[in-house]
Amino acid sequence: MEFKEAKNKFVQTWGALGSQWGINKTMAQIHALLMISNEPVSMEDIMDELQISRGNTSMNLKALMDWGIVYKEYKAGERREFFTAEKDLDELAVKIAKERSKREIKPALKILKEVSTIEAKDSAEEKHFVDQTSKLYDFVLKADNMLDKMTEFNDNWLGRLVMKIMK
Amino acid sequence: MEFKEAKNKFVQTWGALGSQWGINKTMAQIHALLMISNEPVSMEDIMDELQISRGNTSMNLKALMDWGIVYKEYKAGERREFFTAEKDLDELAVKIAKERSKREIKPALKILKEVSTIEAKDSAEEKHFVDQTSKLYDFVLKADNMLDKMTEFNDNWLGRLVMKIMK
DNA sequence: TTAAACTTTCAAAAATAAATGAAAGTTTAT
DNA sequence: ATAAACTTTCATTTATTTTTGAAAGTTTAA
Repeated sequence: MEFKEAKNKFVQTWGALGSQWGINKTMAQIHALLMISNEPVSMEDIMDELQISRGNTSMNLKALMDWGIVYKEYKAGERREFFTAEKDLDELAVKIAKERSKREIKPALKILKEVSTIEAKDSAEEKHFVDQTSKLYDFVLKADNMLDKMTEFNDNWLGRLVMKIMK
Repeated sequence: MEFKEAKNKFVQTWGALGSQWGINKTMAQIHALLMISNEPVSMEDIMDELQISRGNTSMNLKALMDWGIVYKEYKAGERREFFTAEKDLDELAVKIAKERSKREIKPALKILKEVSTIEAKDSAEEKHFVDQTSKLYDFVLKADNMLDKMTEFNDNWLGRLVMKIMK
């Protein structure tokens, strides 16, 4: 396989993976492109490489910057803006985890708490509902706290975690 | 909040959460409904409760059964089939993790291996590509193995894991 | 200040994913 | 074997999400 083919395959795969995990295809593809680029890339280049519109590129770059996994860079003597991706994978995973926790898990926990604390009266059905949603609340809270813990580890938390799990 | 309202809120929230994580809304809603039901539910009841068509219900129940998180049940003297959800949350998490690993992570790893083993020639650009995709391969492999480890823990792996992380 | 060079926004269009429902397929009791 | 009772399939429709691109907005150098 030659370089250009491999590069394309990687960008496509990363894009497809993104959509399966609730991140839009273009956003994932731009991120992929920046990840494997050894120097900052201009918006023009991204549009050209991925064959997407200016608006789409702009919106998704903004989203990636909101997630904190893509940075703007300025080159001396250049009017245009350039972009780079967070390339450290531990850092990347932590940022994605934090963002999804904030956007999705925290609001879900709020709802779970609400519904699990209704007064259960005496029907078996209602008792089961309260029991099950309470358990779910505890589970999700525990999982979310685990994500928080990851962010406290300074370096290579994944490797260290695997070590611990293996005993 | 009364029971009916809480129940509805839970089902809607679970459905929305599902779509954010690449699982279709109805599939997640059916699962939610079965999770909080203290007894097996018929297809008719699911259709009625969620206001969805027979075909949709059937397809998504099948998908849930393929994932191994919903079971068919037969009631004595009843022609109809009933359904129940896996209610043990550890078991549920393990099954979902296994399934997503099989469907998404394993194929992605295959591609990552392919593209990271191209011959890098001498350009800095190609060297960076190979370096970055190799690192990504290692990272994803490690994360996937972590999921595997979870499944080996017999009971309450999440609780134990949190204990370990906390030191 | 101005205008060139660039970026962002957002209503409309296109692409994608999900849902419908009628027809085909199964199963089971008699 | 039959028909009633039920489930599944899949071509079509509907809903949702993403993309486009022209217009509006912004920044910078002179």
